Amino acid sequence: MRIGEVARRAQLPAKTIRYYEEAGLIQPAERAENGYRDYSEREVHTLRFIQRARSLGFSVEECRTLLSLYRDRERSSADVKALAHDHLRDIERKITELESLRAVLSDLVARCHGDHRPDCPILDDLAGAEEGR
Amino acid sequence: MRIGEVARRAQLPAKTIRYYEEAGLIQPAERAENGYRDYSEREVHTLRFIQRARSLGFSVEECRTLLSLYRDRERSSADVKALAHDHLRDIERKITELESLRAVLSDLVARCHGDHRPDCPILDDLAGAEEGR
DNA sequence: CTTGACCTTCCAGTTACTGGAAGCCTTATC
DNA sequence: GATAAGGCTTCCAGTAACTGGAAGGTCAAG
Repeated sequence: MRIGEVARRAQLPAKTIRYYEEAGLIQPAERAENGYRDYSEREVHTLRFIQRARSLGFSVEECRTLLSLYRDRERSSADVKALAHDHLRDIERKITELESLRAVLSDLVARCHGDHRPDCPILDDLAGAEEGR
Repeated sequence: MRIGEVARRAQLPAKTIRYYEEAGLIQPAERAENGYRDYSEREVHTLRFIQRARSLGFSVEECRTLLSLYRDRERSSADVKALAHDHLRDIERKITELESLRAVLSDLVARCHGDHRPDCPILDDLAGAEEGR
């Protein structure tokens, strides 16, 4: 199977698959006589695993760890859970941060009349105006 | 005033201030005889403006636009509002995305017993197991 | 005179790709 | 047989916004 089909089936751009190979996330592919990469089902499965993990926001390094845990029959589910839990906490922290940005911004946006005049509470805030807050 | 004090007062690392200069976000600083950058209150104010905008999640490019609007007495507050509103929508989109990740992850984490045994719903999910979902 | 705190420039690294150039392989079509 | 389209190859550069570190100049204190 050539890279195009793998890409389609794993929902990843071919470029990204080559990048993962370069990054050592997957083994260098077999090569056909013409030099083209030649894949089997196994690689499609691995790449789908990675695609799914990436779509859950795990970093490429975390994917590397997840893959090695996946392949390790002696793994403890506790290790997987710890990784996922840390990642979950990261996400929750980001949500909290973004919610606080949203609160400030939506307030500023609401207070800006948004017409042809130059007065603007948003710029006033950025400039450090203390009045009216 | 040297860069260290400006950094402290604008709550930005000195390296970042040099970077903003390099990036054209602020004018190249005056130089003292010894070659050190020499700043006045004006630059502190500008850098605070940038710091505040960055802390609200505006990109450096957006900061550039905000600064030029700030300096433009003929600006329309509508332009500022539009920029902030777009940014707000970006943030809301990100929150939505992260909340959906959080939902999936917290479910997976909850379902993983997290002990010494290898069975793991998290890895099963990544591997594309369809059962139990 | 040396130590330490600042300051300078320049280069490299970070994350995870993505775009593009230049060129080979294969297949279909004229 | 020539050629055009589409897929494949490698390699290089760029993205965002810094950050770390090396090598070295400046200045005040002890």
